[in-house]
Amino acid sequence: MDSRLRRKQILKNAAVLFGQYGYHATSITDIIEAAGIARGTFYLYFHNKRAIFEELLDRLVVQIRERIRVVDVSPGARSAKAQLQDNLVGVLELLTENRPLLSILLEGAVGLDKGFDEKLSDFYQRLAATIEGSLTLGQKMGLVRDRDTRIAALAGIGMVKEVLHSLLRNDSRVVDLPGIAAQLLDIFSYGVLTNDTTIMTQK
Amino acid sequence: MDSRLRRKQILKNAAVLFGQYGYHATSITDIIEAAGIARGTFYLYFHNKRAIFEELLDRLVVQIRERIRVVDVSPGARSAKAQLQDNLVGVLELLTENRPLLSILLEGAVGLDKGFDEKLSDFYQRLAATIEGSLTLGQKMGLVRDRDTRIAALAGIGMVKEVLHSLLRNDSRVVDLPGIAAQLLDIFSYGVLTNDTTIMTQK
Amino acid sequence: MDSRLRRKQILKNAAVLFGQYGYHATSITDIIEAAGIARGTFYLYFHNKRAIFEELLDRLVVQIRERIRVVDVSPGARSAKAQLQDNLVGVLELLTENRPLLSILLEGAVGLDKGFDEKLSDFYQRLAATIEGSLTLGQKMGLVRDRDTRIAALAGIGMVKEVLHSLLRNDSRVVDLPGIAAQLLDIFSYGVLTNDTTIMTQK
Amino acid sequence: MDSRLRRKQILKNAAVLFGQYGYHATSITDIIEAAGIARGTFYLYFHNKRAIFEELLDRLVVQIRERIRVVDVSPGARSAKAQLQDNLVGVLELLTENRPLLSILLEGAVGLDKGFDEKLSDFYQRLAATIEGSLTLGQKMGLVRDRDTRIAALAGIGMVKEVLHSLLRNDSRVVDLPGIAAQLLDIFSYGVLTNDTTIMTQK
DNA sequence: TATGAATGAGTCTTCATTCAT
DNA sequence: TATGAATGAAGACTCATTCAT
Repeated sequence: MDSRLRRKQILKNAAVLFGQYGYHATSITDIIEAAGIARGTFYLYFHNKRAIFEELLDRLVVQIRERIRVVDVSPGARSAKAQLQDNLVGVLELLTENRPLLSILLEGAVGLDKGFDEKLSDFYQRLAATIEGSLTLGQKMGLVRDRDTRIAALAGIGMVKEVLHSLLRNDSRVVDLPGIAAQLLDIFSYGVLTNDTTIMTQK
Repeated sequence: MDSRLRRKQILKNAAVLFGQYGYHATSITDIIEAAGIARGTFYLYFHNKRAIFEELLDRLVVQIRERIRVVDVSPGARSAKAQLQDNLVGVLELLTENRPLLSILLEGAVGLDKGFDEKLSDFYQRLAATIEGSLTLGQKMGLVRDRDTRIAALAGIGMVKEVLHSLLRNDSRVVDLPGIAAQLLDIFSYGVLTNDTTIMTQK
Repeated sequence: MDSRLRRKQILKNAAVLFGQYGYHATSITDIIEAAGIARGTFYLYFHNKRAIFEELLDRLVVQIRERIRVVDVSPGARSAKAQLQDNLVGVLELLTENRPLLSILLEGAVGLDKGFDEKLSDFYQRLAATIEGSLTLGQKMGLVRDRDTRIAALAGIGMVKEVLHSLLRNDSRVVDLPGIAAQLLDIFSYGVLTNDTTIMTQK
Repeated sequence: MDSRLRRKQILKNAAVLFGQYGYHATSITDIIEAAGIARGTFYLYFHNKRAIFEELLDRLVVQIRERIRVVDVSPGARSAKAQLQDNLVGVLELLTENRPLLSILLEGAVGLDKGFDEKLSDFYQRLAATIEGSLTLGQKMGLVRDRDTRIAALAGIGMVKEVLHSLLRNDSRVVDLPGIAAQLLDIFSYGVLTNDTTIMTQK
């Protein structure tokens, strides 16, 4: 079988298992049975269990990044809020459609080699830094209230994560993602933007 | 040795290990070596590995509850914001002083018996429900903006969790907890309260 | 407490447990809890687990011997058959009233130190030798058919053991012990005695 | 190595150990060392310790059944006694050639999961029921004396078991199995058959 | 005598990884 | 590439026995 396809096949099956049962409760046996391959074959494609989990995580991060478009502030562009909303909905969609990956992202894999948690941690830190940058910029433009932008950025990330966590828990398949995104954005903007700005974005 | 003391001694050592390496990467051998006791002694005090972890978690939840005082709204009481601030600072203090427990609380123990994740999940759900209740009440009094209080509650929890996560990551021992708490409260109140209220609480 | 009494108390409780669950499935913990004593106390009265089991077995063998009266063949004595019947009923009574001991006797304790099985084995071998002696004597008197008395002796023992086994299995508390004894004696005498003798004992 | 062979190899080694030391005193370590395999390999072929013991027992029961031919009473067939003798010799041969299994059969494995003793118990009960049936039939034909056939059946089984026990104990490798079988059959038939029949079968 | 906390050797079992075919 | 039998380190847990009080 095509080497590239086989990789995907294994990854896909492993993602479901990791997402459903977590890293530790998922055995190599589970993975090869789900993928319908022999034990040795698995090691032909992945160095070890850690490697496949890591790749899954990497791919997820890439997918998330792909869903995020840098906000276009050139005149004539759509409102920043609308663009942010699109980004947020995109990410929420990606993750809720992909529960296996979501739970990996949220719960990580406590207790794997140090380096592992760090990878996840890194992702969040970069994300925070990006948001922080935007907020700082906003402050200079008088749009963002004069507070610690680092904490504001973390707060923003935390809000989204916790809502996703809740979605994961409740297993409710039909949810108004745009509505949720709007709400989160609303809270966040009221929370961090200057009064005038807030009023403006409100409509 | 005094039975009560020995329990504490074991719990304390286990907490550090669980916090540092996670549930799975911490073996009974690790725990007994850290506590300086024999294998059998461990099982004299705890039914099994799961039991000690569970107890640790239970104790933490209890401690958190103890740090939270119901907001006194009777005339003459301190401002609600000040009381909330105290509560939040209390919790942040407890958790940052207790990093092992904190990471247990944040990361949980993915892949333990179902019932386990549920326990943690339960804690957060109750917390969310409580906050949600307060917000709904606030809406009736015209203090809270007319949005989905569930999501607002989750957002509030998520903000705090993510900041804690960040504190855990950065390992910076000296942090301005009251400042952070004030900031979080600030974002949250601007985010969910009505304009007038926000302005009022500001000052 | 009186040292002698305490021994008995421990032995009695242990007998029930060993009989019910077997040697291996009965723990020291079980025994001391049943006897209501502390762990250390047990070792004050018995060297180790093996020792108490051994003592139980010894006592049983003694009790069995006590129930067996040598057959009185002097003129004017009751018929040999009646005396044998009494002996057999006595043993059956002792053992069925004392299920714990019975199961120890029948099942022994496979896998205990070599010396243990040998003890039990010894008991049966002596018993067989005794019976064999009587049968050989009987042969000389023309009462017993001319066959291998060793095998006949074993057969006699086996008959009784298997019936006891069955009683143990069926747990039927009310059984006609004299009837069973008569039947077994009947089969055995027809089986090994000469025709004339058989007819005589038959009545 | 061929999967089928490896199973056999492990089974064979385990049989010897179980037979020699009993279930409890035989550890997995003993088995794998005897078989010259790695720990994990054992669990590739057997679910657990209980499973291999159970399989050994099952196989033995099957082998015993295979050695027993239903007695052919059609005219022209060999005498019933000769056929019974063949059956008995067959079973004695099988078991004495296979001491490990024999001791499992005789001693069972007291204290294993309930279901285990029951399995053995079941085997003997079925055997007893079969013999009992034949005896009852014999009674109707006037061949068997009018006594409790259940007890007679148990007596027959017990005779054989005790003799086997004795063979196991004495470890005498050269024994006159046909002679022993004849003797046992002799005692049994004199014991349970009517006088006339006995005389007939005698010769 | 009596206690019961402490011990640690020993047991079963799992599972990621290797390697000969 | 693919297979799957084999490996063995490592894990959780038990329990008879000891010993300081």
